Amino acid sequence: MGRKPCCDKQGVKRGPWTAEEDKKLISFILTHGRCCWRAVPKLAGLLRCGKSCRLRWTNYLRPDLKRGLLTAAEEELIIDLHAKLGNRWSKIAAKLPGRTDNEIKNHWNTHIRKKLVKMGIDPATHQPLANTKAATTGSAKSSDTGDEQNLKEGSPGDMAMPTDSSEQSSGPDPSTNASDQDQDLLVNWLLEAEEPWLNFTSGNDDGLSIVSAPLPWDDATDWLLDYQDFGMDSSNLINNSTVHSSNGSNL
DNA sequence: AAATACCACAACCGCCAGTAG
DNA sequence: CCTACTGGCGGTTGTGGTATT
Repeated sequence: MGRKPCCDKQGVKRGPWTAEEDKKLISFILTHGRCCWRAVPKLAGLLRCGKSCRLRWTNYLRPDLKRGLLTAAEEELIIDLHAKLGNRWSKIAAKLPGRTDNEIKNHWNTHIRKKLVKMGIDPATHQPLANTKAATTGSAKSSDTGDEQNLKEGSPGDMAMPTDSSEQSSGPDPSTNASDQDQDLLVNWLLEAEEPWLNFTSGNDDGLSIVSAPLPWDDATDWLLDYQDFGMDSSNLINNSTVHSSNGSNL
């Protein structure tokens, strides 16, 4: 028994979102909150399927999103988390407030993976490439299973990041700030915490620092500007989105 | 200046898990 | 208990922008 498609493709617009569509979606969600996504397009007057609306909101329009490049500290954390969690991008994203799984996934595929390969590290197993080659000739090629193994057998903090790499020029080496052990404790804590609301102080290259943030998108003032461009009251936006984000489990 | 190659990221697709009826 | 439905996740693709030749 086949499942119904999430939306019939007839009369449903696809492709890049226009500012007008964004405006409609934002204003609808800020007014009504997130209800069932299937109903959103109809109620908001959009010719999109609910799934598309949800994706657009989650990955791009959410007011608590941080925009811009990932900091070196965030990148480092992603690598550590990936070593433990594998391709569970949503879990990783949950530890990086203001970042989406899609964003992290893209960044991993376009930047970090290449970087690791360049450094001689297998991005799938986080082991030196020479070792992985030998291992993969024998068996498992699945990165997921490999990561599962890592998870269970606990090869944590085994991210042998070469310290002499010139790649580090793009950012600070966090290991200069915290020992591997500290790093590991941090990751363990992050893995346990549900919503740590980390705030990676951008521009501070001393590594990651954790401060409580009254508003998760404190630094992302571009967002407010964007909303203002839509002719929306930013204070209203903050109030609404605060309410909604505290409602939603992982909005 | 034009053509081509490469890169980054937004968006889509298909599958899965949870759950209401 | 079974079925259908929804939301969410991860993989993949398409497209616009930038760099290189």
